[in-house]
Amino acid sequence: MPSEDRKKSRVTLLDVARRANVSRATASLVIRKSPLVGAETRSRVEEAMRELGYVYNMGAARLRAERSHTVGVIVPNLTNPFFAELLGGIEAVIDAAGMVVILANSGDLVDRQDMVMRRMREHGVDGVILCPAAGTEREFLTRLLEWDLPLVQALRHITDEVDYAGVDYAAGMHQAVDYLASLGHERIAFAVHGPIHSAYNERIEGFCDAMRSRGLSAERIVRIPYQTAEIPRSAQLLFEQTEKPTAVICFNDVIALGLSAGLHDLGFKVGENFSLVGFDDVTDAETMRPRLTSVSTAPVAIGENAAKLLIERLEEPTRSPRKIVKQPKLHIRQSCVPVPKFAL
Amino acid sequence: MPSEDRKKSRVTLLDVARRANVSRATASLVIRKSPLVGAETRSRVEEAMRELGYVYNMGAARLRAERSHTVGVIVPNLTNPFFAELLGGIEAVIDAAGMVVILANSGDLVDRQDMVMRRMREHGVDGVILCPAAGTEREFLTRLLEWDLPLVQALRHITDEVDYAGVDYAAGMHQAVDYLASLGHERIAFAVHGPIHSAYNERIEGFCDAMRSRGLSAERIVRIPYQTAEIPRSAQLLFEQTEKPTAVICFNDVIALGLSAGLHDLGFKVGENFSLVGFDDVTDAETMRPRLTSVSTAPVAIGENAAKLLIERLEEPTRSPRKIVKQPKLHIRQSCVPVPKFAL
DNA sequence: CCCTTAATTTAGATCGATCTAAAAACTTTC
DNA sequence: GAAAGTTTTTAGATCGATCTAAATTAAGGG
Repeated sequence: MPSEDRKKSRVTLLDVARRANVSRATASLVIRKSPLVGAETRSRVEEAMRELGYVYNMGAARLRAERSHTVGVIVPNLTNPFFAELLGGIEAVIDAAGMVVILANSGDLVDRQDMVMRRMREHGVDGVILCPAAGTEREFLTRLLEWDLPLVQALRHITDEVDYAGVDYAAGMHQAVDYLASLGHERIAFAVHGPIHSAYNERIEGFCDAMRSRGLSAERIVRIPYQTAEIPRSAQLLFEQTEKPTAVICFNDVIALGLSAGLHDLGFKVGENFSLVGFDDVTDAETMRPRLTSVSTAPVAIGENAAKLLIERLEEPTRSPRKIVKQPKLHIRQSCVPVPKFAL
Repeated sequence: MPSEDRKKSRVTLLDVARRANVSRATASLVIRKSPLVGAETRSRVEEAMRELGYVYNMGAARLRAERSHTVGVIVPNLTNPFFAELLGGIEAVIDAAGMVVILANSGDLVDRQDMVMRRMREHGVDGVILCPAAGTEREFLTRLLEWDLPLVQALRHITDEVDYAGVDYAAGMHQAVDYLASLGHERIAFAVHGPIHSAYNERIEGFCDAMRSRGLSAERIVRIPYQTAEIPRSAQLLFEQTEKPTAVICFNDVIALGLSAGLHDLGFKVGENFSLVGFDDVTDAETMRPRLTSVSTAPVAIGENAAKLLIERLEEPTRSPRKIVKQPKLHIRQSCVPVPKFAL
């Protein structure tokens, strides 16, 4: 039990080297698992490290070498479980690669995003996974590129010049529309909310496209409040038009959950006389009653993809930008029914 | 438009100093907003920084000074929205203090927690907010203390020797029991799941305590599967005893959501002929039907408290450990009804 | 046994900031 | 105008690792 005088100094590589009777340089090689060092020496150094309770000083290493083993992740929001799951996927892969995540929240505000990004640079991150705030300009990303900061955009697509991991939202909307159409629905509403960004537009376009290609009207796009608590009582907005819808597709499951409640309050029975499709397929979809039919976007997998892209980019900084766009999958449960023959 | 030969070198403090015709030391003082430097000189340096597009190198600074402006946060899980909100609260306060969060996921496994903690130390974090994995030993925490690593335990309480931010779970259980008792319920079940840790035990004890002090049986504690998807069909477990309960308190809202669905499947009508109380009061509580009565634990606020505790501790490393224990609040909605006079 | 080649080990400079202690510039005071 | 006291500025050492280039040791060949 060596009770060193731990007054002030931490154990340094030099201490280890002395203890093992080698030079600082050799000790350094051992840490980095270089094959250059002899087996016997290696184990001697390793033991010294153990005896002294040495901890690697990443900060010092980073100063000299270039890598900090640190990755920045910027999300617009943490209370939405969707982003939390995305973050989970990222963290798992980054961690497995021996790196560490520095987290920041942009609040979906470009100014905050600016300052958060600067802080990331100050901390010397090796790269950044960015879920761009609504209104992010293409120049913002290309500038980072010029600064040689490896970058991946996640979920929201700003420019082809930067790696991207996301979902084919348009295809997801097509699946939802196709399914409802197959049940005979023609008057289908689309309930949306939140800040406007690429993922938003892509979904809108996907919806319009799918509807029009079947000769259906894509005009029933209804904007719902962003406050979760207000969603239920906004269900009535769906019925303010002359020709009332028989089904609604939701921008995400948060809306689906809220509208489901609101429709119930209005006397509708979802899954019996009204149909509802969610988007994201979070865990609640299974525990709702009726079980929610939802387009699955698998946020954890997207996070993993984003992290993998970044790691590849770190290894090969100059390769041309890549995209990984996941295909979503419609998860059919109980919230949709065929449109009644002479209904409404 | 100075198109420097940006071949390899980044802009350093020395570059700035030269440009402004001062020494490296002076430039350093300007960055750190020292009052020692003259007004005219200061603005000259600041302009040079702007012109050259200088970014502070935190890593280099940390090596010499002691602070890294970095805080480690270790959570057991990221897919549970509860922890995501906690994290959100932490991030906001840490960010406002000019520091940055390094995130890690222990998966509620002590081995992973060990290695994650080591990584935090390697990265030289100024302090750590730890939500201890189930089974964490008191020695694990005290050892960190000996290493002079400022530490805060969040949500789960292991030892009084370390700062703590959490909720008074026992009081929450009392509120739930009191409320149900006031509606005439006597046979009240408690549905639990998940790994066993202080927050778990505290809730169990709170329940037993509250029940016994009213002369009621506290034996209806039912363990439910941890997989979210399996919760609904485990509702029947509640009724396997001879004297069937008329109400159930849930360990958290995830269970409440699942059981609500399962009870529905069994033909019960929650809020009409059966009562159900949740715990945590996440956003879904409001959008469920019937609206879920739930004990509110406000995870965001707990996160903020934890971060504040850590910041105070950084400023005053030797002060004695403090606790901030939030009082939960029962949020009454629609999922409970008085027990029918001659029911069941 | 010496020479070449390969395998290990090392001294010393270096990364970009901060710190200490002292010098330089500027005021005041007598 | 010199001494004393302030206010600003600075040279040079330093933090703890990595890198380069060279030194040392071991192995193989004739």
